[in-house]
Amino acid sequence: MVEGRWRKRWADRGTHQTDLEHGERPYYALMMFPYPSAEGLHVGNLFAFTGCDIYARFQRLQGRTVFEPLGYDAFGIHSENHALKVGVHPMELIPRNIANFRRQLDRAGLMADWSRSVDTTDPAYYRWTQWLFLQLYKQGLAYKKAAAVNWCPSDKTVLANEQVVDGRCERCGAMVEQRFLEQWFFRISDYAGRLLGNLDTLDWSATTLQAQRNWIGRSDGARIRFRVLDPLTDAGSSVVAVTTEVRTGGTEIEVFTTRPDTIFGATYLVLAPEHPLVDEITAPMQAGVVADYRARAARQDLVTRRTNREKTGEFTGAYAVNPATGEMIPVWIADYVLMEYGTGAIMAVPGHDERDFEFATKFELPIERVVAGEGQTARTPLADGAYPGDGVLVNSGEFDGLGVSEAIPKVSAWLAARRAGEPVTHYRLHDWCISRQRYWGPPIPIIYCDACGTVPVPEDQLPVVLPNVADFKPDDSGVSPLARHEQWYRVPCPRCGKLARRETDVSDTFLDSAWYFLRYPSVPRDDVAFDPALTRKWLPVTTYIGGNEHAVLHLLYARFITMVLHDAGRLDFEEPFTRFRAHGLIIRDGAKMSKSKGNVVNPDEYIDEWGADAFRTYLMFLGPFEEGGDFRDAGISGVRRFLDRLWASVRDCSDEGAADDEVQRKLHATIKKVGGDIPALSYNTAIAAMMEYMNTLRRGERTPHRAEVEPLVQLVAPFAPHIAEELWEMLGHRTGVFDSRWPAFDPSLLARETVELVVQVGGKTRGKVTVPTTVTSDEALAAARADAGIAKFITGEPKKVILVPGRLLSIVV
RNA sequence: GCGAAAGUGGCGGAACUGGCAGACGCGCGGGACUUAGGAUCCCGUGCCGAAAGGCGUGUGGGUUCGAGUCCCACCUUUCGCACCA
Repeated sequence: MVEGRWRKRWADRGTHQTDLEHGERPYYALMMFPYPSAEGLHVGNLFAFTGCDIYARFQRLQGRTVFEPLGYDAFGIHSENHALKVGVHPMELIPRNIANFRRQLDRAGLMADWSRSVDTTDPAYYRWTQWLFLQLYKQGLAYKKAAAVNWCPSDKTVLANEQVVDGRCERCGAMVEQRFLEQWFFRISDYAGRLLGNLDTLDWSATTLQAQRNWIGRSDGARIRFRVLDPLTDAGSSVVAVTTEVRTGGTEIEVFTTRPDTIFGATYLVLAPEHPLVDEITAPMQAGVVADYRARAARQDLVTRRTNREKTGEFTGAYAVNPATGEMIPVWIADYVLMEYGTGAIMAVPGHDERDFEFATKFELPIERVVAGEGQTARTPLADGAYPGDGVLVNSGEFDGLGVSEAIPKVSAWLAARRAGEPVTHYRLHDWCISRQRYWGPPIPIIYCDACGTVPVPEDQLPVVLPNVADFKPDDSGVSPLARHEQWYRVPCPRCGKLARRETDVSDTFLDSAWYFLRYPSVPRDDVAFDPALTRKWLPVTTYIGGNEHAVLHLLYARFITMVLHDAGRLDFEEPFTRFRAHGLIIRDGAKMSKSKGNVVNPDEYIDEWGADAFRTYLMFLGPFEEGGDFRDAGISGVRRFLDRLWASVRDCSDEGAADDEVQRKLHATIKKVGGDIPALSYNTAIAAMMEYMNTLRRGERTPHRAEVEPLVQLVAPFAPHIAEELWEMLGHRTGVFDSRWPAFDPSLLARETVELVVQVGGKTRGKVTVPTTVTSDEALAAARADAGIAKFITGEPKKVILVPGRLLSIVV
């Protein structure tokens, strides 16, 4: 009853609508917006939102103007598949889901400003998503190329890597194929260095930073060129060049390695099957097997290829020259070398790389030792595996005896001087493929004209509206379902006016979510994506809270888009999220929640039974916010009891006389504790501290004084906002509790004259003594001796006495 | 394989820079109030022991007056990435 009343008042009074233009000390509290699934709000969502909301409400109590927006990430394959399954069009389904989400979110007592919400499927939103694409296109950061995708021949659709299980489609079980399709990419790899470097400046969860670093995957090493032998001019010799200068000209194979120091042990080269030089170098007698191998590799799906560890390959019949030893070494192709990384070719050093060792063993290629670890020499055999560890160089000419880390730059420099290579840094990060051969997404705003080529849709013609078509099922054409709707894709070329054709692919959902935080403050505006003045005032986001499942892709894409807009002069910052905290996962009775286990928590039921305040507070109490916790029904009662006791304390409190000194001391300690715990997201201990205070307050069924309970209502307010408002009003306040100021704690109240010291004798706790705060160790020792229970353990004169002021006295006997 | 985090009562979890291990809550035991209690309130609750006392933070060592916390070596679990040269 109380919760319903306050929700209505908040709505009527516009309590949660932020005055973005005039508000002082802006605080932008952002939470990752949800995908509005048909199942409704998940407790995991609510856990995250509540955590963010508490932080935001706390900031409001600190006097800041807080903006807490929330929206819906409603495009994407997930919605589309669900729509196909239940046979309802997404344009019908999504508004329904959103309405249900909104109903559930409203009950949760969030401080969300619904006047500035976003829905990524609204043309008023995706118009600007398309605009964003055009900005990247204009800056040369969007380009088209053929790329491999997983293709399910039975479902006739492109699959994400996660949808491929054991080489088969996870839904129908058909063998997945690799197909090459023309797709749009963003040049995020150009930004790899900055995306990595800036991480050092961000106040983010350590795990998230680590995940980003791993994903970007910087490797420092060298590019090295190997000249391919010409069968005519180089015929008949096994050692072709001596080490003064490397012959140039002719075909060269370029490899990337992080271990240039091991070049003397490079006994063969391997190219990825797709490597463009394969045809050119393959000897006629090997052409058949090489072509077969390449065809087989091409048919393999991407996931199998990445996980299949059985080494396969073929000899091309070609040889190249090792620029360090001058020896001729064979060139192979094998699918354990990936075209997407480095140069798509490697120098194999089987002595010091496990994969190369495995391959060399299988195909009987030479294995040389060029690094000797501890207890090893140049002649220690490499019988049972590669030695990838540290050591000194051996069998490496003039570099013998150098340590590995010392040798790396020296060998690189030596190779560079001989024009055989140069130091280089590679990143694992690939360009971002944003094309989706699907229906449920924003159409990519490009038009193909026979006369003018690729033409971007003029900005004043945005949005390119996604048509409402009944037939949106993917087919096996390899293009989006939109390609079947001629009346939609046939348009005049914006440049020459001749009949042209729209791009029929839609963009990745991650693009929708890569900029939504820029949109929120500017929401009603339909003339710009984001208002410059509001953006300057409110961004970057002060605190962003979300799940670590987005630690890599979403956060990286959002950072990239922000950098691009910064470089285009549209933003004055290049990092969107100053502070990011990843929340934990909620499990249920020790197990992950899942529909099949039937242990999914439906927030509605719990809110019905216990109230939103108790539910919120319980979610925050069950474990550290950044770690998550185990949801158990039994636990809610304790939190509910606490709120009931708070209610009773306010109802029964008296104005007569004065507050109790001891209770007052505890109150101020609690104010300090809670005020420190909330910014640290240590919500569980903040709640524990308030409960502890409640125990003090009510001990022995005493009647609390008004001054003892009033500040507690404020401390509880971020967690249980409805009841706090009600109690605040019961205490006689005419304005809301969130317009009050967080209580200040008085340090002088925490100072004490006497203190209890723990006394240890010989390292064991033997008792306690109460002494003045200013006690010296001699005085404390005397006090300990005066205590019979302690004194009996002090045999003879102590060797040493250690006093830790305010805490303990350690007597060494 | 690489990277990261974590192992504490019957359970969820506390413990700042080394300083009373087990806060707070659940559960359990006892009591009060009650026709009743699965409501409410109070008290108790790591293990062994009658007590004195002893033992206790995954395992084994170490540093220290003192270790859940620091160091070394293991074991286990969870998460991320994964043939990335």
